[in-house]
Amino acid sequence: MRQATIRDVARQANVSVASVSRTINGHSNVNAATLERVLQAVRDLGYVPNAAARSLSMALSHTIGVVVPDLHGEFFSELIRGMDGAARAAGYQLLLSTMHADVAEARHALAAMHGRVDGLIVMAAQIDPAELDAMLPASLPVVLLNGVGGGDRSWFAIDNRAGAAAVADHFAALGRRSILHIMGPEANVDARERRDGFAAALKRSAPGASLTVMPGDFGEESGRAAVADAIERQLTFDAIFAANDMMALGAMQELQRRSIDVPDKVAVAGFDDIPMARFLGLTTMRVRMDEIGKRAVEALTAALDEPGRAVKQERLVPELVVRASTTGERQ
Amino acid sequence: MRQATIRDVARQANVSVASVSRTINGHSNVNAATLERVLQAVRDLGYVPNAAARSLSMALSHTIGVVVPDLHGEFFSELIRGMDGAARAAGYQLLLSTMHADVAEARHALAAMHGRVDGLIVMAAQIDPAELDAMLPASLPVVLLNGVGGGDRSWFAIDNRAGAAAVADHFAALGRRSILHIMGPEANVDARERRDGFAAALKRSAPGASLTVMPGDFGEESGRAAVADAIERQLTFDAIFAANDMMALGAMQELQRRSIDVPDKVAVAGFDDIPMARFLGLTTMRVRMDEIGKRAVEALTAALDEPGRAVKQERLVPELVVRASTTGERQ
DNA sequence: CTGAAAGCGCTTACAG
DNA sequence: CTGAAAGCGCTTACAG
Repeated sequence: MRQATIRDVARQANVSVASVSRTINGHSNVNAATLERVLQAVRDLGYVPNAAARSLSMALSHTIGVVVPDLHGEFFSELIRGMDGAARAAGYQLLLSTMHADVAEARHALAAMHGRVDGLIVMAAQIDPAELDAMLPASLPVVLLNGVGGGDRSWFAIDNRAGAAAVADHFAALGRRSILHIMGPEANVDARERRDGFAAALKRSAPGASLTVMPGDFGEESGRAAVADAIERQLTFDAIFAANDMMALGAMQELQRRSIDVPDKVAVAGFDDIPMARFLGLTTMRVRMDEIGKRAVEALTAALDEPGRAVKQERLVPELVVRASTTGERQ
Repeated sequence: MRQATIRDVARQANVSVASVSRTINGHSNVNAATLERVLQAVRDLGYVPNAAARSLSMALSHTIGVVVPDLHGEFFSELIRGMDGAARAAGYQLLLSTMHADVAEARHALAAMHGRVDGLIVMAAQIDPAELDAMLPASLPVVLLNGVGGGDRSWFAIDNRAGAAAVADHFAALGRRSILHIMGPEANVDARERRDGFAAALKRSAPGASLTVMPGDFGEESGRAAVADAIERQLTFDAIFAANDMMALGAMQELQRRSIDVPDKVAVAGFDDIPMARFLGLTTMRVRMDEIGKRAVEALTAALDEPGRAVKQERLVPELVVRASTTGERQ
């Protein structure tokens, strides 16, 4: 069944398409009788305006392009949920595209958005910042997410350093002095910031404490392996800070397997606050991805409504959530 | 900076816009020299075709509208990931819209898609099937997800009955005879199907076994409460099947708190296979939301490429994953 | 308040 | 192989 067009409505209501358009868009300059006839015709025909035509004509799509890496689990849905809420509130839709490592594909994904989005939210994972900057359309406002320090673009990110510092302070307050840090992939900017922020803060809040960095890959198994490795190498440690929760949980499992008491012998903390962390009593830093998504959309729609508005750059500080893995207290 | 249009490219290359269009779209009927000049102009101007204009002209958007309820956690990302992969493979983009309980809002979300999508994938949660059917645009191919048995539309869903039956058979094989089922919300079709499928299968595979159904709401707390309640009421039971993992985990916690051994005294099984299930050794039914998303997109793109193709309706059978909560064996 | 007409940026018969 | 022209479905000055 062919969808009715504005022309069909005009014919049915015996008015011009201009009047139909005015009615549909709630313009004031339309006589009551005309308005009623048009509305009736719209109902009769089940007319729905064609969004592509409207976009083309108005050069406005009321759509935000979202380009994100192939995120796993909670993060992704939280981020999208946050964006969706803010977008809905501002009257925007989300055009979603996941960006893989492939640069050509990423370029294509961005190109495919031209004309159908008013602005872009991009979370670049494996793309080089300079390269990314070059492929971002100059004609569209862009908000960047995480890890990109782009000079004159708006961005929102997790404050990894502040988060890691909170863990360091927490360990120091607990009197822990021999710390193991299980790091994420060296290539990952979050991983680097967490390590550096942790090391710097530890130096301040627990002068003289020892810190050993073990490699990891954000996977549970690598957390387990790091603990096994440290014990193998006869390192002594009374606390572990893993760069994310999955590795922290892996580490906890390995400690339990070896009957090493958590937190009496070794306190453990992670980063992210995935649902399992609460369940298993893991102390961690709560990262609000939904909040990041929300802020990004709000900044973008604000820029869209009022071009030439100031660039907004912000690091959201995660919140320390203390659980049994560091204090022994079950909630 | 104003984006270059096809007109700018034509002028720059000294050809007609028709030739530019042909070149861009890889048509064969364009002379080598012309092609080269056009390509050069495209590069010089950084030209990217306007998707809205193309959509309007071709009445084709290469975009799939996705309307889903405000899903939580893993499910959402898995579903989207599955869709995204299949969409990307078929050369489609995803326009995402979450659908809340509000019918007017849902209608608006659907209307906003007209003209910018070639087809729709809809997962209706709280919308009445008949009502939904009425608001779905007749002009667009639609694939429904979960819980909607729409006669002549394509749909994909979880085979809840088969999944629940697998749990019943598993319990029967373990020799359990006094079963507690913690049900999801009565209003939820998944919850009803799981209960009914479980009851029916249990009658077959463990004739004479007792079954008590306890109310729940899919939340962890209600799983805990159901166990407390059952004990309070002095029910005896040697197995619990919760309609989802969260309730199963709540139930397990309550059992542990009361020092009731799992699985020796009471075996526990859930449904979904959320990440925590593996971590905590919960036997469950693995539901592949990514697979459902993938199938839905594939069915839709197939219908788009070849209109008039047969309606596809399929229930994906979840897979029984046996873990320590029923067998006691740690992997 | 209303309509005829131009225009948004493309694609595609149609003629040559 | 190429270009002029019509058309996709809207919106919006412009005149009246």
